[in-house]
Amino acid sequence: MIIQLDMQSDVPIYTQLMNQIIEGIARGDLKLGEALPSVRGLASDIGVNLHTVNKAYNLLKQEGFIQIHRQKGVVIQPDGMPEVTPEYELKQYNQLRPIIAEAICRGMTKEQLLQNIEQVHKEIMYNGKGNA
Amino acid sequence: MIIQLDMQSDVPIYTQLMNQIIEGIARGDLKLGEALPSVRGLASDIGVNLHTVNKAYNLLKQEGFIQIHRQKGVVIQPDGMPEVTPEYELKQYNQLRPIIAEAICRGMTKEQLLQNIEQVHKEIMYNGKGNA
DNA sequence: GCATATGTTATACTACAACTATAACAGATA
DNA sequence: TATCTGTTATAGTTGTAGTATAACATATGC
Repeated sequence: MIIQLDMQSDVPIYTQLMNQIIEGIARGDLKLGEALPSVRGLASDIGVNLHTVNKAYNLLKQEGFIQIHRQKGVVIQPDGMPEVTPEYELKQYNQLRPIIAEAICRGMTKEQLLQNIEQVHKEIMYNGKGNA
Repeated sequence: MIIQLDMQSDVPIYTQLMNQIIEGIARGDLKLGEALPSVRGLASDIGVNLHTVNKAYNLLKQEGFIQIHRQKGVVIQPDGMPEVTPEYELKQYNQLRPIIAEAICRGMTKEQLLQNIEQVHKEIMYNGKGNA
């Protein structure tokens, strides 16, 4: 699992970390129960501070994607991923809305949009072997 | 055109403003060439500072959604909306990617996802009369 | 011409988020 | 006992978001 960070991006490092780990799980690159690097180890690897990694880990834990054991370290949630809850659907809705609005503004057809979604979906699912 | 702001949101006010104006254009609520309130007027209406509105307007201008005339004020770009450029497609791709990855993680099927997209699309398009 | 409304620019300030830098603590393991 | 783990505390820097005033430049209406 290789982490790619863009230090010039306006997306915070801890958010990039969260996204990459979630995508890693989605593509099956990270299996359920699999261990993640320690906060110090990962921080040192990617050249950021311990607290930046810690923040990403704690947010992922809070959302149910990982477990943090006091001394064993961090593992991908072994009991399965968080469900599609109403709260999550609302979050997704609010994320999608401005994106779709801009697409409509620019004259992108619904079919083009759906095709783009399918394309991204395929890229995530079939670069690994799909989700566990 | 009613602006709804969430002061508690972690989304910056100027971003919320941009999103709402873009969505207003998408639903046809704001027509091409239509005038927008002055920076001072809108700022006073929604109870924020002049510079916050100014920032939103200038970013919208920079992306080609509006025109700003020195004295006439601000109008929705009359010559048509910005196109679907390669840069825009890349931006959209980077926006969609983490959203879709999380959906996959949570076990949402591609069909559910596409259905949600269509739902949002429909809500935007048919609450107004669709794009001009 | 003059007042007024427009966007623009400048300055300064507060508040907060992101990130870094150290240091120390607590618990489990070799 | 030494070491590795996550955790917590403190503090500092940097940048963004937002506010508060003030002034400037230009076009419009009376």
